[in-house]
Amino acid sequence: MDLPGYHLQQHQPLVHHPGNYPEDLIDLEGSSTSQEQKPEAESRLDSEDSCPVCGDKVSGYHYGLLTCESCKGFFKRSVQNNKHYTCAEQQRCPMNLSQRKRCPFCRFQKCLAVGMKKEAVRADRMRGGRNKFGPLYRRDRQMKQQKVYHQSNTDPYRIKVETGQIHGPHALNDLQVVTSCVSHPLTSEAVNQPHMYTSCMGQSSEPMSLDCTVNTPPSLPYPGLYHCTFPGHPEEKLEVPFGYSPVPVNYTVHSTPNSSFTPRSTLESSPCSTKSLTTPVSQAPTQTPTSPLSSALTPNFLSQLLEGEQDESQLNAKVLASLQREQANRGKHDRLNTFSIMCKMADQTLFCLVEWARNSSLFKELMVEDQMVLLQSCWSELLVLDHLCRQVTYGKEGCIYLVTGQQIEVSTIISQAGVTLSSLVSRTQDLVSKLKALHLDRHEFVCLKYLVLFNPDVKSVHNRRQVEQTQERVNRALMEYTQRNHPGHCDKFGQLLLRLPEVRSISLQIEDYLYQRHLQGDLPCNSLLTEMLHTKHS
DNA sequence: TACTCAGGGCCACGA
DNA sequence: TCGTGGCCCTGAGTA
Repeated sequence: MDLPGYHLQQHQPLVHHPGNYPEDLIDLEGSSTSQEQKPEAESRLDSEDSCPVCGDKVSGYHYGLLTCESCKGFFKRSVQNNKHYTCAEQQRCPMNLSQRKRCPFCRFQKCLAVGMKKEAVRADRMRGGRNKFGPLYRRDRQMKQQKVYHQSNTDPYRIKVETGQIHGPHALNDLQVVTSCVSHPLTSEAVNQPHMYTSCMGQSSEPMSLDCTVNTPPSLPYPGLYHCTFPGHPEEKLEVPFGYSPVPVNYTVHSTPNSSFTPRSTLESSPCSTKSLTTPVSQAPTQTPTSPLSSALTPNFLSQLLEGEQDESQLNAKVLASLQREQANRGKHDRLNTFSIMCKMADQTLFCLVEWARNSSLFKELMVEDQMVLLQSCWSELLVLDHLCRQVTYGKEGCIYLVTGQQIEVSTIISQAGVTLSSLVSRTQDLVSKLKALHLDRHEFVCLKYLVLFNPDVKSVHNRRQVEQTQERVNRALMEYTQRNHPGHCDKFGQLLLRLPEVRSISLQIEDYLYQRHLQGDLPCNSLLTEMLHTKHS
C-alpha cells in the first residue's frame, strides 16, 4: 500500500496514484500515437506553448513544468528570498503577459496552482546538473506529444465530462447524476466563483448532466507533471506495508467544560468491525492537573495547528487542474462519469489530507510506523471532516460545495441517488446544519481533525503515550479556545465533541458504500482511495 | 566523452 | 533602490 510520502516495503505491488502515469499506464491512446512520435528536435517545437502562468512563450521546463523565462526567474527569486507578497485586490488578479508584474502575490499563487514546485529550487543554490524531476520531464514530453496528436484529432482544449449510463452488471449505481444541461466552464479562474449545478434531472430520458465542461487552456501542462505538486507523485512513490486494522472508535464525551474527549475502541459501533478489541481504561487519554500543558500556550499552539492548513482556493485549483488533466488524457469516448469524478475529487482531497498530516510538526514527531497506522485508521473521518468544514464555511443552503469550488444542489443528488447514497447525503447535511448552528470555526475544525488523527486506540500504535499526549494537548486547546471565544456558549466544546461519533459513523458508512462500488468495479483504479479501501477489506 | 538541459547567477533596464 | 527578465554558466545525467 502506498501512502504518499511513506516508503517502507518492497513486497507490495506498486500503486499508481492519481497523477501518476507510469509507462505501463500511459499507452495512451494506444497505437494511434506511435506513428505520431516526433523526433526530439520537433518535439522541442512544443515548447512554443504559452506559459501556464502568464501566457508568455515558454523557454523550457522550470521547477516542474514548461514556463517562460520570466516566471522561472520570478519563482526562483520568490522562493530563494522567501518572499511574502500581499494582494491589494481580492487575490484574483488577472495574470497575463502585460499584467503579470502588477501583483506578485497572485502571480506566485498561480505559479503554485499550476504546479511549479518550491522544492525544485535548490536550497544549496548549487548550479548545474539535473534535478530529480528529470525522468518526469521526459515522460511529460512523451505525454505532450501524444496529446498534441490527440488534440489535433479532437476538439482542442475543450473537454466535456459527461456521466454516461452505466451498463451491464454494474448498472446498480447509487449515483447516476449526469450532466449536459449546464455550461459553466470549469476553469481555474472559476475557482473563486462557484458555479451552481442546477438540476435538470427528470426532464429527459437521457442521462442527466452534471456540468463538468472544462475549457482547458492551450498550454495546460500534462499529467504527471502538474501532479508533482500532489503527494503520491511518481517521484515520491513510496511503498508501505499496509495492514489496516479496522478499529472502530467510539468517542465518549462528557459534555462539561472540564471533561475530556475520550476516544474508546468499541466493537459494536462499527459495521465493519470483526475483531474484538478492548482498550484498557488506563490508556484512555485523561487530563490531570499535572499535565505539562499550559493554557498560556494555547494561542500559539492553535496557530501552530493552523499553519499547515491548506488554502481553499489553492486546493480548488489543484483538484480542478487534476480533473482537467485527467480528462485531457482521456479519449473522447473515455470520459469520466460523475461518480468517477467524485471519486477523483475525494482521492485528490485524500492526498492533500495525507500531505497535511505529514507536514504537521506534531505528526512528524511520531515514528513513521505510527504515522501510517494512524492515517490508515482515520482517513475516511478526515475526508468527512474536511467535507463538513467546506460546507460550513462555503456551502449555501441546499447545496453541496465541491472541493473544486463548484456547487451542486442536494436535491439533485438525492433525486438521482439510491437509498444508501441518499441516506449518506442526508446524514451529512444534517451534520452540516448542526455544525453551522454551532458556528464551527477554523480553529475548532483543525482541532477536530487533530483529535481524529491522534487516536491512541488505533491498534498497532507503538508509542501510544505520545499519541495520547498530543490528543490531550489538542483537546485542552480546543476546550480553552471555545471557552475563551464563546463564553456565552459554555457547552460548545462538548457539543463539538459530540459530533465526532457521527463523523465516525458516516465515515464507516461511506467506506462500506465505496467498497461495495469498488467490488462492482465502479471505483477508478489506481487511486489512494481504492487502496485504502482494498487494504482495509483485504 | 560529448551532449543535453534545467537550475543558478549576472546584469541591463525600468518603475 | 528594487524587481524584472533575458542571457549565459554550470554540472549531473545520458547516449
